Amino acid sequence: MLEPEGKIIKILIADDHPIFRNGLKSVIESVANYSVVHESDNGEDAFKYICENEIDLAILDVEMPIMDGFEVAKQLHVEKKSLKIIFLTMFKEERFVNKVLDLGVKGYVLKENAVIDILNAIKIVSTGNKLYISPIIEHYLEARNTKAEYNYKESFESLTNSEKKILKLISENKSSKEISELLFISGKTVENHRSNICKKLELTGSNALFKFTVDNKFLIDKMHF
Amino acid sequence: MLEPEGKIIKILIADDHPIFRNGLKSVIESVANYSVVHESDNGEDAFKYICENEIDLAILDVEMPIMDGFEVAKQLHVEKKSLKIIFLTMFKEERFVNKVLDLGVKGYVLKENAVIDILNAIKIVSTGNKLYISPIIEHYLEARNTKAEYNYKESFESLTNSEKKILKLISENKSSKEISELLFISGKTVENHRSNICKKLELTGSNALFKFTVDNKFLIDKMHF
DNA sequence: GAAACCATAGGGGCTAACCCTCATTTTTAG
DNA sequence: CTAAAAATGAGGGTTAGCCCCTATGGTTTC
Repeated sequence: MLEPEGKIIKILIADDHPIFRNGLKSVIESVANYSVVHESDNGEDAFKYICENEIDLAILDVEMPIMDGFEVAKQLHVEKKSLKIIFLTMFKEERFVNKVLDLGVKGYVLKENAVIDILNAIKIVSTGNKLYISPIIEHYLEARNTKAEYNYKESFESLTNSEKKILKLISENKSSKEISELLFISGKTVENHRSNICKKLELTGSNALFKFTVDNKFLIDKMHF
Repeated sequence: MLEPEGKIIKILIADDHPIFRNGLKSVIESVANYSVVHESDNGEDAFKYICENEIDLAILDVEMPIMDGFEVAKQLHVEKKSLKIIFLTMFKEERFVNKVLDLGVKGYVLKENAVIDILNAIKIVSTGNKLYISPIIEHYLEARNTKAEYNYKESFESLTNSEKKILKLISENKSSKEISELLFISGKTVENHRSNICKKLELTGSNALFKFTVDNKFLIDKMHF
Protein backbone atom coordinates (compact mmCIF):
# COMPACT_ATOMS: atom_id res chain seq x y z
CA MET A 1 0.00 0.00 0.00
CA LEU A 2 1.95 2.96 -1.22
CA GLU A 3 0.75 6.52 -1.47
CA PRO A 4 2.39 8.99 -3.87
CA GLU A 5 2.18 11.91 -1.43
CA GLY A 6 3.97 11.95 1.88
CA LYS A 7 1.38 14.21 3.50
CA ILE A 8 -0.25 12.77 6.60
CA ILE A 9 -4.03 12.49 6.32
CA LYS A 10 -5.71 13.10 9.63
CA ILE A 11 -8.74 10.87 10.06
CA LEU A 12 -11.52 10.69 12.62
CA ILE A 13 -13.53 7.51 13.01
CA ALA A 14 -16.92 7.35 14.69
CA ASP A 15 -18.65 4.06 15.38
CA ASP A 16 -20.38 2.83 18.49
CA HIS A 17 -18.83 -0.62 18.35
CA PRO A 18 -15.37 -0.49 19.94
CA ILE A 19 -14.24 -3.72 18.31
CA PHE A 20 -15.21 -2.49 14.90
CA ARG A 21 -13.44 0.79 15.61
CA ASN A 22 -10.28 -1.08 16.60
CA GLY A 23 -10.36 -3.16 13.46
CA LEU A 24 -11.02 -0.15 11.29
CA LYS A 25 -8.17 1.77 12.87
CA SER A 26 -5.67 -1.02 12.29
CA VAL A 27 -6.75 -1.38 8.67
CA ILE A 28 -6.42 2.34 8.07
CA GLU A 29 -3.10 2.70 9.84
CA SER A 30 -1.63 -0.11 7.79
CA VAL A 31 -1.14 2.70 5.27
CA ALA A 32 1.82 4.86 6.22
CA ASN A 33 0.38 8.33 5.75
CA TYR A 34 -3.06 7.69 7.20
CA SER A 35 -3.40 8.59 10.84
CA VAL A 36 -6.45 8.10 13.03
CA VAL A 37 -6.29 11.14 15.29
CA HIS A 38 -9.56 10.61 17.13
CA GLU A 39 -12.15 7.94 17.82
CA SER A 40 -15.75 8.62 18.82
CA ASP A 41 -18.39 6.22 19.98
CA ASN A 42 -21.20 8.63 19.21
CA GLY A 43 -22.07 11.33 16.72
CA GLU A 44 -22.04 14.23 19.14
CA ASP A 45 -18.49 13.61 20.23
CA ALA A 46 -17.43 13.34 16.60
CA PHE A 47 -19.19 16.58 15.75
CA LYS A 48 -17.52 18.45 18.61
CA TYR A 49 -14.08 17.13 17.79
CA ILE A 50 -14.42 18.04 14.12
CA CYS A 51 -15.52 21.57 15.00
CA GLU A 52 -12.62 22.16 17.34
CA ASN A 53 -9.83 20.44 15.44
CA GLU A 54 -8.44 20.36 11.95
CA ILE A 55 -8.95 16.98 10.35
CA ASP A 56 -8.97 15.86 6.74
CA LEU A 57 -11.48 13.07 6.72
CA ALA A 58 -14.27 11.77 8.92
CA ILE A 59 -15.46 8.18 8.67
CA LEU A 60 -18.90 8.08 10.21
CA ASP A 61 -21.06 5.13 11.05
CA VAL A 62 -24.59 5.93 9.99
CA GLU A 63 -26.13 4.20 13.02
CA MET A 64 -24.84 5.86 16.17
CA PRO A 65 -26.23 7.04 19.50
CA ILE A 66 -27.06 10.68 20.34
CA MET A 67 -26.43 12.00 16.81
CA ASP A 68 -26.42 9.65 13.86
CA GLY A 69 -24.16 10.00 10.84
CA PHE A 70 -26.82 11.92 8.93
CA GLU A 71 -27.15 14.54 11.63
CA VAL A 72 -23.42 15.01 11.91
CA ALA A 73 -23.03 15.42 8.17
CA LYS A 74 -25.96 17.80 8.00
CA GLN A 75 -24.50 20.07 10.67
CA LEU A 76 -20.99 19.94 9.28
CA HIS A 77 -20.77 20.33 5.56
CA VAL A 78 -21.98 23.88 5.56
CA GLU A 79 -19.22 25.20 7.77
CA LYS A 80 -16.31 22.95 6.87
CA LYS A 81 -15.70 22.76 3.19
CA SER A 82 -12.30 21.08 3.12
CA LEU A 83 -13.50 18.20 5.23
CA LYS A 84 -14.35 14.97 3.45
CA ILE A 85 -16.89 12.56 4.86
CA ILE A 86 -17.23 8.84 4.28
CA PHE A 87 -20.25 6.95 5.55
CA LEU A 88 -20.02 3.43 6.82
CA THR A 89 -23.22 1.50 6.98
CA MET A 90 -24.91 -1.82 6.80
CA PHE A 91 -27.80 -0.58 4.72
CA LYS A 92 -27.73 -0.90 1.01
CA GLU A 93 -31.14 0.62 0.55
CA GLU A 94 -31.22 3.09 -2.28
CA ARG A 95 -33.07 5.76 -0.38
CA PHE A 96 -30.11 6.07 1.96
CA VAL A 97 -27.68 6.63 -0.83
CA ASN A 98 -29.77 9.46 -2.24
CA LYS A 99 -29.96 11.15 1.11
CA VAL A 100 -26.24 10.80 1.57
CA LEU A 101 -25.35 12.44 -1.71
CA ASP A 102 -27.64 15.35 -0.92
CA LEU A 103 -25.62 16.05 2.21
CA GLY A 104 -22.35 16.45 0.33
CA VAL A 105 -20.94 13.22 1.72
CA LYS A 106 -18.21 11.90 -0.54
CA GLY A 107 -18.06 8.23 0.31
CA TYR A 108 -20.53 5.49 1.08
CA VAL A 109 -19.02 2.17 2.14
CA LEU A 110 -20.86 -0.96 3.15
CA LYS A 111 -19.52 -2.51 6.34
CA GLU A 112 -19.48 -6.00 4.88
CA ASN A 113 -17.08 -4.79 2.20
CA ALA A 114 -15.18 -2.51 4.50
CA VAL A 115 -11.71 -4.05 4.43
CA ILE A 116 -11.45 -3.90 0.68
CA ASP A 117 -13.44 -0.75 0.13
CA ILE A 118 -12.43 1.58 2.91
CA LEU A 119 -8.84 2.11 1.73
CA ASN A 120 -10.01 2.70 -1.81
CA ALA A 121 -12.61 5.10 -0.50
CA ILE A 122 -10.10 7.08 1.57
CA LYS A 123 -7.67 7.24 -1.34
CA ILE A 124 -10.23 8.45 -3.85
CA VAL A 125 -12.04 10.82 -1.55
CA SER A 126 -8.94 12.38 0.01
CA THR A 127 -7.18 13.02 -3.29
CA GLY A 128 -9.54 15.39 -4.98
CA ASN A 129 -13.22 15.98 -4.82
CA LYS A 130 -14.27 12.62 -6.13
CA LEU A 131 -16.97 10.30 -4.92
CA TYR A 132 -16.62 6.72 -3.77
CA ILE A 133 -19.50 4.29 -3.40
CA SER A 134 -19.11 0.59 -2.66
CA PRO A 135 -19.38 -1.25 -5.98
CA ILE A 136 -22.23 -3.41 -4.76
CA ILE A 137 -24.27 -0.29 -4.09
CA GLU A 138 -23.44 1.20 -7.45
CA HIS A 139 -24.81 -1.95 -8.96
CA TYR A 140 -27.98 -1.33 -7.00
CA LEU A 141 -28.21 2.21 -8.23
CA GLU A 142 -27.88 1.22 -11.85
CA ALA A 143 -30.70 -1.26 -11.52
CA ARG A 144 -32.72 1.44 -9.85
CA ASN A 145 -32.18 4.02 -12.52
CA THR A 146 -33.62 1.79 -15.20
CA LYS A 147 -37.06 1.93 -13.64
CA ALA A 148 -38.68 5.30 -13.28
CA GLU A 149 -39.09 5.77 -9.58
CA TYR A 150 -41.33 8.11 -7.78
CA ASN A 151 -39.36 10.69 -5.83
CA TYR A 152 -40.71 10.72 -2.32
CA LYS A 153 -38.33 13.35 -1.08
CA GLU A 154 -39.91 15.89 -3.40
CA SER A 155 -43.36 14.81 -2.33
CA PHE A 156 -42.53 15.15 1.33
CA GLU A 157 -41.52 18.71 0.76
CA SER A 158 -44.84 19.45 -0.92
CA LEU A 159 -46.63 18.55 2.31
CA THR A 160 -47.73 21.37 4.58
CA ASN A 161 -46.84 21.40 8.27
CA SER A 162 -50.24 20.15 9.33
CA GLU A 163 -50.04 17.37 6.83
CA LYS A 164 -46.59 16.38 8.04
CA LYS A 165 -47.77 16.42 11.64
CA ILE A 166 -50.67 14.14 10.76
CA LEU A 167 -48.51 11.87 8.61
CA LYS A 168 -46.20 11.42 11.59
CA LEU A 169 -49.14 10.46 13.82
CA ILE A 170 -50.46 8.03 11.22
CA SER A 171 -47.02 6.43 11.18
CA GLU A 172 -47.39 6.04 14.94
CA ASN A 173 -50.48 3.97 14.30
CA LYS A 174 -53.00 6.55 15.39
CA SER A 175 -56.54 6.58 13.98
CA SER A 176 -58.13 9.74 12.61
CA LYS A 177 -60.21 10.00 15.76
CA GLU A 178 -57.14 9.75 17.99
CA ILE A 179 -55.31 12.31 15.91
CA SER A 180 -58.22 14.73 16.10
CA GLU A 181 -58.21 14.41 19.88
CA LEU A 182 -54.46 14.90 20.08
CA LEU A 183 -54.47 18.02 17.91
CA PHE A 184 -57.77 19.42 19.19
CA ILE A 185 -59.28 19.58 15.72
CA SER A 186 -62.33 17.98 14.14
CA GLY A 187 -62.12 14.43 12.93
CA LYS A 188 -63.34 15.70 9.61
CA THR A 189 -60.35 17.99 9.30
CA VAL A 190 -58.03 15.09 9.91
CA GLU A 191 -59.76 13.11 7.19
CA ASN A 192 -59.44 16.02 4.80
CA HIS A 193 -55.73 16.25 5.53
CA ARG A 194 -55.37 12.51 5.02
CA SER A 195 -57.11 12.86 1.71
CA ASN A 196 -54.82 15.68 0.62
CA ILE A 197 -51.74 13.74 1.72
CA CYS A 198 -52.91 10.77 -0.35
CA LYS A 199 -53.35 13.02 -3.35
CA LYS A 200 -49.90 14.57 -2.98
CA LEU A 201 -48.19 11.23 -2.46
CA GLU A 202 -50.27 9.66 -5.23
CA LEU A 203 -51.64 6.98 -2.96
CA THR A 204 -54.93 5.28 -3.67
CA GLY A 205 -56.91 2.52 -2.04
CA SER A 206 -57.77 1.30 1.39
CA ASN A 207 -55.03 1.66 3.94
CA ALA A 208 -52.61 2.94 1.34
CA LEU A 209 -51.52 5.75 3.62
CA PHE A 210 -50.78 3.56 6.61
CA LYS A 211 -48.93 1.11 4.38
CA PHE A 212 -46.91 4.02 3.05
CA THR A 213 -45.95 5.17 6.53
CA VAL A 214 -44.82 1.67 7.35
CA ASP A 215 -42.61 1.46 4.29
CA ASN A 216 -41.21 4.96 4.79
CA LYS A 217 -41.04 5.14 8.56
CA PHE A 218 -37.39 6.01 8.33
CA LEU A 219 -38.03 9.06 6.18
CA ILE A 220 -40.99 10.16 8.24
CA ASP A 221 -39.04 9.98 11.47
CA LYS A 222 -36.41 12.23 9.95
CA MET A 223 -39.00 14.70 8.68
CA HIS A 224 -38.64 18.20 10.07
CA PHE A 225 -41.54 20.58 10.59
CA MET B 1 -5.62 -10.96 31.83
CA LEU B 2 -4.59 -14.18 33.52
CA GLU B 3 -6.34 -17.49 33.28
CA PRO B 4 -5.89 -20.17 35.93
CA GLU B 5 -5.78 -23.02 33.39
CA GLY B 6 -3.15 -23.33 30.73
CA LYS B 7 -5.49 -25.17 28.38
CA ILE B 8 -5.91 -23.51 24.98
CA ILE B 9 -9.51 -22.65 24.16
CA LYS B 10 -10.20 -23.03 20.45
CA ILE B 11 -12.59 -20.38 19.22
CA LEU B 12 -14.44 -19.83 15.96
CA ILE B 13 -15.73 -16.39 15.09
CA ALA B 14 -18.40 -15.73 12.47
CA ASP B 15 -19.33 -12.23 11.40
CA ASP B 16 -19.85 -10.82 7.95
CA HIS B 17 -17.91 -7.63 8.66
CA PRO B 18 -14.19 -8.33 8.18
CA ILE B 19 -13.14 -5.28 10.14
CA PHE B 20 -15.25 -6.28 13.09
CA ARG B 21 -13.85 -9.80 12.84
CA ASN B 22 -10.30 -8.46 12.88
CA GLY B 23 -11.00 -6.33 15.90
CA LEU B 24 -12.70 -9.16 17.71
CA LYS B 25 -9.84 -11.52 16.98
CA SER B 26 -7.24 -9.14 18.35
CA VAL B 27 -9.26 -8.55 21.50
CA ILE B 28 -9.71 -12.27 22.06
CA GLU B 29 -6.11 -13.18 21.34
CA SER B 30 -4.89 -10.59 23.82
CA VAL B 31 -5.62 -13.38 26.28
CA ALA B 32 -2.88 -15.99 26.19
CA ASN B 33 -4.89 -19.19 26.12
CA TYR B 34 -7.61 -18.06 23.73
CA SER B 35 -6.98 -18.96 20.12
CA VAL B 36 -9.13 -18.04 17.15
CA VAL B 37 -8.80 -21.11 14.96
CA HIS B 38 -11.23 -20.12 12.24
CA GLU B 39 -13.07 -17.10 10.90
CA SER B 40 -16.27 -17.25 8.85
CA ASP B 41 -18.05 -14.49 7.02
CA ASN B 42 -21.29 -16.43 6.84
CA GLY B 43 -23.28 -18.92 8.88
CA GLU B 44 -22.96 -21.84 6.50
CA ASP B 45 -19.18 -21.77 6.55
CA ALA B 46 -19.24 -21.60 10.33
CA PHE B 47 -21.63 -24.52 10.52
CA LYS B 48 -19.50 -26.67 8.23
CA TYR B 49 -16.29 -25.88 10.09
CA ILE B 50 -17.85 -26.65 13.45
CA CYS B 51 -19.16 -30.00 12.19
CA GLU B 52 -15.81 -31.06 10.81
CA ASN B 53 -13.46 -29.74 13.49
CA GLU B 54 -13.17 -29.84 17.24
CA ILE B 55 -13.63 -26.39 18.70
CA ASP B 56 -14.56 -25.23 22.17
CA LEU B 57 -16.51 -22.08 21.52
CA ALA B 58 -18.29 -20.40 18.64
CA ILE B 59 -18.94 -16.68 18.63
CA LEU B 60 -21.71 -16.08 16.14
CA ASP B 61 -23.05 -12.85 14.78
CA VAL B 62 -26.82 -13.08 14.70
CA GLU B 63 -27.10 -11.21 11.43
CA MET B 64 -25.20 -13.09 8.74
CA PRO B 65 -25.69 -14.10 5.12
CA ILE B 66 -26.79 -17.57 3.98
CA MET B 67 -27.45 -18.90 7.50
CA ASP B 68 -27.98 -16.51 10.37
CA GLY B 69 -26.80 -17.17 13.90
CA PHE B 70 -30.15 -18.62 14.87
CA GLU B 71 -30.06 -21.20 12.12
CA VAL B 72 -26.52 -22.25 12.95
CA ALA B 73 -27.34 -22.64 16.63
CA LYS B 74 -30.52 -24.55 15.85
CA GLN B 75 -28.68 -27.07 13.68
CA LEU B 76 -25.76 -27.46 16.07
CA HIS B 77 -26.76 -27.79 19.67
CA VAL B 78 -28.42 -31.15 19.23
CA GLU B 79 -25.35 -32.92 17.93
CA LYS B 80 -22.53 -31.10 19.68
CA LYS B 81 -22.99 -30.98 23.39
CA SER B 82 -19.56 -29.83 24.50
CA LEU B 83 -19.62 -26.81 22.21
CA LYS B 84 -20.47 -23.46 23.74
CA ILE B 85 -22.09 -20.72 21.70
CA ILE B 86 -22.01 -16.98 22.27
CA PHE B 87 -24.21 -14.69 20.22
CA LEU B 88 -23.07 -11.27 19.18
CA THR B 89 -25.77 -8.89 18.13
CA MET B 90 -26.92 -5.34 17.88
CA PHE B 91 -30.43 -6.10 19.00
CA LYS B 92 -31.43 -5.77 22.58
CA GLU B 93 -35.02 -6.76 21.92
CA GLU B 94 -36.36 -9.16 24.48
CA ARG B 95 -37.90 -11.54 21.99
CA PHE B 96 -34.43 -12.31 20.66
CA VAL B 97 -33.08 -13.16 24.07
CA ASN B 98 -35.90 -15.61 24.69
CA LYS B 99 -35.32 -17.28 21.36
CA VAL B 100 -31.63 -17.55 22.10
CA LEU B 101 -32.07 -19.23 25.43
CA ASP B 102 -34.44 -21.77 23.87
CA LEU B 103 -31.65 -22.82 21.52
CA GLY B 104 -29.21 -23.64 24.29
CA VAL B 105 -26.95 -20.71 23.49
CA LYS B 106 -24.85 -19.79 26.49
CA GLY B 107 -23.87 -16.20 25.83
CA TYR B 108 -25.58 -13.13 24.43
CA VAL B 109 -23.33 -10.11 23.97
CA LEU B 110 -24.31 -6.75 22.55
CA LYS B 111 -21.87 -5.45 19.97
CA GLU B 112 -21.74 -2.01 21.48
CA ASN B 113 -20.46 -3.53 24.72
CA ALA B 114 -18.33 -6.11 23.02
CA VAL B 115 -14.85 -5.09 24.17
CA ILE B 116 -15.75 -5.21 27.81
CA ASP B 117 -18.25 -8.02 27.66
CA ILE B 118 -16.80 -10.51 25.23
CA LEU B 119 -13.86 -11.57 27.40
CA ASN B 120 -16.11 -11.91 30.42
CA ALA B 121 -18.52 -13.91 28.33
CA ILE B 122 -15.83 -16.27 27.05
CA LYS B 123 -14.44 -16.77 30.52
CA ILE B 124 -17.77 -17.53 32.13
CA VAL B 125 -19.15 -19.64 29.32
CA SER B 126 -16.00 -21.68 28.73
CA THR B 127 -15.41 -22.54 32.39
CA GLY B 128 -18.51 -24.50 33.23
CA ASN B 129 -22.03 -24.52 31.96
CA LYS B 130 -22.90 -21.01 33.00
CA LEU B 131 -24.74 -18.32 31.10
CA TYR B 132 -23.53 -14.85 30.21
CA ILE B 133 -25.79 -12.04 29.07
CA SER B 134 -24.67 -8.45 28.59
CA PRO B 135 -25.64 -6.57 31.75
CA ILE B 136 -27.67 -4.04 29.80
CA ILE B 137 -29.85 -6.84 28.46
CA GLU B 138 -30.30 -8.40 31.86
CA HIS B 139 -31.64 -5.07 32.99
CA TYR B 140 -34.10 -5.24 30.13
CA LEU B 141 -35.20 -8.73 31.09
CA GLU B 142 -35.91 -7.76 34.67
CA ALA B 143 -38.14 -4.93 33.54
CA ARG B 144 -39.88 -7.29 31.18
CA ASN B 145 -40.63 -9.96 33.73
CA THR B 146 -42.66 -7.57 35.83
CA LYS B 147 -45.29 -7.18 33.17
CA ALA B 148 -47.24 -10.17 31.98
CA GLU B 149 -46.58 -10.46 28.28
CA TYR B 150 -48.69 -12.15 25.71
CA ASN B 151 -46.95 -15.10 24.18
CA TYR B 152 -47.25 -14.85 20.43
CA LYS B 153 -45.26 -17.97 19.77
CA GLU B 154 -48.00 -20.03 21.37
CA SER B 155 -50.67 -18.19 19.41
CA PHE B 156 -48.92 -18.79 16.13
CA GLU B 157 -48.98 -22.48 16.78
CA SER B 158 -52.73 -22.36 17.34
CA LEU B 159 -53.23 -21.12 13.78
CA THR B 160 -54.24 -23.65 11.15
CA ASN B 161 -52.28 -24.00 7.92
CA SER B 162 -54.77 -21.98 5.90
CA GLU B 163 -54.70 -19.27 8.51
CA LYS B 164 -50.92 -19.17 8.45
CA LYS B 165 -50.89 -19.01 4.68
CA ILE B 166 -53.28 -16.08 4.76
CA LEU B 167 -51.42 -14.33 7.58
CA LYS B 168 -48.27 -14.53 5.47
CA LEU B 169 -50.06 -12.94 2.51
CA ILE B 170 -51.52 -10.22 4.71
CA SER B 171 -47.99 -9.47 5.90
CA GLU B 172 -47.07 -9.09 2.24
CA ASN B 173 -49.62 -6.34 1.98
CA LYS B 174 -52.21 -8.28 0.05
CA SER B 175 -55.90 -7.43 0.28
CA SER B 176 -58.55 -10.06 0.93
CA LYS B 177 -59.54 -9.90 -2.70
CA GLU B 178 -55.97 -10.43 -3.89
CA ILE B 179 -55.53 -13.31 -1.47
CA SER B 180 -58.73 -14.95 -2.68
CA GLU B 181 -57.48 -14.75 -6.25
CA LEU B 182 -54.07 -16.12 -5.31
CA LEU B 183 -55.50 -19.08 -3.42
CA PHE B 184 -58.48 -19.67 -5.73
CA ILE B 185 -60.98 -19.37 -2.91
CA SER B 186 -63.89 -17.04 -2.25
CA GLY B 187 -63.20 -13.60 -0.83
CA LYS B 188 -65.65 -14.48 1.89
CA THR B 189 -63.55 -17.43 2.95
CA VAL B 190 -60.53 -15.20 3.25
CA GLU B 191 -62.51 -12.82 5.41
CA ASN B 192 -63.63 -15.65 7.63
CA HIS B 193 -60.05 -16.78 8.05
CA ARG B 194 -58.99 -13.23 8.85
CA SER B 195 -61.71 -13.07 11.44
CA ASN B 196 -60.60 -16.32 13.03
CA ILE B 197 -56.98 -15.21 13.04
CA CYS B 198 -58.02 -12.01 14.82
CA LYS B 199 -59.87 -14.04 17.42
CA LYS B 200 -56.93 -16.35 18.03
CA LEU B 201 -54.40 -13.52 18.23
CA GLU B 202 -56.81 -11.44 20.32
CA LEU B 203 -56.77 -8.56 17.86
CA THR B 204 -59.65 -6.13 17.59
CA GLY B 205 -60.33 -3.03 15.56
CA SER B 206 -59.81 -1.76 12.09
CA ASN B 207 -56.55 -2.80 10.48
CA ALA B 208 -55.39 -4.47 13.67
CA LEU B 209 -54.34 -7.54 11.70
CA PHE B 210 -52.22 -5.67 9.19
CA LYS B 211 -50.64 -3.66 11.99
CA PHE B 212 -49.87 -6.91 13.76
CA THR B 213 -48.17 -8.36 10.70
CA VAL B 214 -46.05 -5.24 10.41
CA ASP B 215 -44.92 -5.45 14.01
CA ASN B 216 -44.28 -9.18 13.84
CA LYS B 217 -42.95 -9.54 10.33
CA PHE B 218 -39.87 -11.17 11.74
CA LEU B 219 -41.85 -13.96 13.38
CA ILE B 220 -44.17 -14.42 10.41
CA ASP B 221 -41.28 -14.81 8.00
CA LYS B 222 -39.87 -17.55 10.20
CA MET B 223 -43.24 -19.31 10.41
CA HIS B 224 -43.32 -22.82 9.01
CA PHE B 225 -46.39 -24.48 7.47
C1' DG C 1 -70.27 -43.49 13.82
C1' DA C 2 -70.27 -39.42 16.72
C1' DA C 3 -67.43 -35.57 18.03
C1' DA C 4 -64.18 -32.40 16.82
C1' DC C 5 -61.84 -29.87 13.70
C1' DC C 6 -60.97 -27.73 9.33
C1' DA C 7 -61.75 -25.38 4.85
C1' DT C 8 -65.04 -23.58 2.40
C1' DA C 9 -68.84 -20.12 1.58
C1' DG C 10 -72.55 -16.83 2.36
C1' DG C 11 -75.85 -13.14 4.91
C1' DG C 12 -75.88 -8.90 6.94
C1' DG C 13 -74.31 -5.07 10.04
C1' DC C 14 -70.75 -1.75 11.38
C1' DT C 15 -66.87 1.46 11.10
C1' DA C 16 -62.54 3.59 9.52
C1' DA C 17 -60.52 5.17 5.78
C1' DC C 18 -60.75 6.81 1.21
C1' DC C 19 -62.69 10.16 -2.16
C1' DC C 20 -65.26 13.91 -4.02
C1' DT C 21 -67.01 18.72 -3.45
C1' DC C 22 -67.64 22.98 -1.10
C1' DA C 23 -67.05 26.86 2.43
C1' DT C 24 -64.89 29.70 6.07
C1' DT C 25 -61.12 31.71 8.42
C1' DT C 26 -56.31 32.49 9.17
C1' DT C 27 -51.68 32.95 7.57
C1' DT C 28 -48.35 34.14 4.35
C1' DA C 29 -46.26 36.56 0.46
C1' DG C 30 -45.85 39.85 -3.09
C1' DC D 1 -53.79 45.58 0.62
C1' DT D 2 -54.68 41.77 -1.99
C1' DA D 3 -54.17 37.26 -3.64
C1' DA D 4 -52.66 32.83 -2.81
C1' DA D 5 -52.01 29.11 0.29
C1' DA D 6 -53.03 26.69 4.35
C1' DA D 7 -55.98 25.15 8.07
C1' DT D 8 -60.25 24.24 9.48
C1' DG D 9 -64.86 22.17 8.91
C1' DA D 10 -68.76 19.65 6.64
C1' DG D 11 -71.96 16.78 3.40
C1' DG D 12 -72.24 12.60 1.27
C1' DG D 13 -70.77 8.52 -1.17
C1' DT D 14 -67.83 3.98 -1.73
C1' DT D 15 -65.15 0.25 0.00
C1' DA D 16 -62.21 -2.95 2.79
C1' DG D 17 -61.93 -4.94 6.79
C1' DC D 18 -63.91 -6.34 11.22
C1' DC D 19 -67.59 -9.04 13.46
C1' DC D 20 -71.48 -11.80 14.30
C1' DC D 21 -74.05 -15.72 12.64
C1' DT D 22 -75.20 -20.17 9.93
C1' DA D 23 -74.04 -24.10 6.98
C1' DT D 24 -71.91 -27.93 4.19
C1' DG D 25 -68.51 -31.30 3.03
C1' DG D 26 -64.18 -33.47 4.37
C1' DT D 27 -60.79 -35.35 7.80
C1' DT D 28 -59.26 -37.17 11.84
C1' DT D 29 -59.89 -39.32 16.26
C1' DC D 30 -61.70 -41.82 19.96
